[in-house]
Amino acid sequence: MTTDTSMLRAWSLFLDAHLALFRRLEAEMQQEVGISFSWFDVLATLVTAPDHQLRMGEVVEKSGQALSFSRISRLVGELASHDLVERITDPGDRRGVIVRLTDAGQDLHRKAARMHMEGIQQHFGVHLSQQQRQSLITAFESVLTALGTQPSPLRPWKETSQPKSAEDA
Amino acid sequence: MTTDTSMLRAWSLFLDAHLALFRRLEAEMQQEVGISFSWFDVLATLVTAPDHQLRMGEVVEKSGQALSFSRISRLVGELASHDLVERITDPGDRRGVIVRLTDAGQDLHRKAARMHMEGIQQHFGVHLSQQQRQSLITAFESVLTALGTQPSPLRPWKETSQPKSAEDA
DNA sequence: TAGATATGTTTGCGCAAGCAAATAAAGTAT
DNA sequence: ATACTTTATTTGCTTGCGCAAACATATCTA
Repeated sequence: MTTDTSMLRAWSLFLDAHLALFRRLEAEMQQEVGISFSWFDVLATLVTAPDHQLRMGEVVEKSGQALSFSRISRLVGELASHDLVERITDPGDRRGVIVRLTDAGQDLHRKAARMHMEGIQQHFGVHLSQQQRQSLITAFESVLTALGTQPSPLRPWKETSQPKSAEDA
Repeated sequence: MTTDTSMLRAWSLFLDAHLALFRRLEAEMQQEVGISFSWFDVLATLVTAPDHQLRMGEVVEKSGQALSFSRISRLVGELASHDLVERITDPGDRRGVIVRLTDAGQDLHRKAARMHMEGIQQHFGVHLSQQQRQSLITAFESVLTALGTQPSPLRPWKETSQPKSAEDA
């Protein structure tokens, strides 16, 4: 079929666009706030939580499936050493660790989020008409459903990490 | 503005879909052909070249900006040690290395590409109407142009690697 | 033609990330 | 109450990757 060509073009552009957008936004976050996407991910997850705190495991779940348990554990360690979060042994279950956003963490997140949203709007949103936006939403929801993946909860910001290899399709 | 919400939803789904698709297709390639996306990328790049051979540097360019020079160099080493490509010192400029696809490499690529295209169709193409495909193409072309990125050349397959962090936007 | 410079590729090193084994604290059954 | 099992998190190890320095060969300049 001849639509194969346009399908592959769509796929190829999808990959190219993702890569380019990710790199650009990551660079902007680094330059303007000095933190990585993964740090931001953890901060953003905590911001949306009641009392700005979550158990370690909840941070993993709520971040979407982007980062592994072990990675989140280490990220929390890094954030804690910069006083952006606190690690508190859960008094009710001393295996557990409560991760709590500090005020400094919240401030930093606010700054990062504001900037980041602008970046998303500028590099992505601006290029989508109302109708294209809708196409994209519908199509990707369908893709995710078929793959059995939950769309991640919509905090008004959210990036996801990515695997590490390259392919050609 | 209220469209902000739908814009962010689009963004969020874009990220989720990319992650989910990438993981699924990568897993399928691994299971069914036993190679990684990055190997496939190099093989696919060579397949489209005249005589199935390119200088090392050309492999890098033609693969899109997904992989660094040093990574490609090492990948070629790996492929060579599996007899999927040959490394030949360029007789005309002995600094240069010609990377040539072997017959085994070509066979493996054929098998991988066939399977991979089906996967793309099944997990991605199927979920896009003609019109959605077109929306997506137009929008992402616009995104890439604005970012100053060339869409990568359309071999009838092509994946791209990805950065390594996570974000939340 | 020797030395400086430019080009093509590889190598040394470091980092983010994941997996799976280790640890720690609960819960459960006897 | 002691031993087994389950749950929550951390740690050891490996891997894919990029950056920048090293290396090798070519080219240019005096």
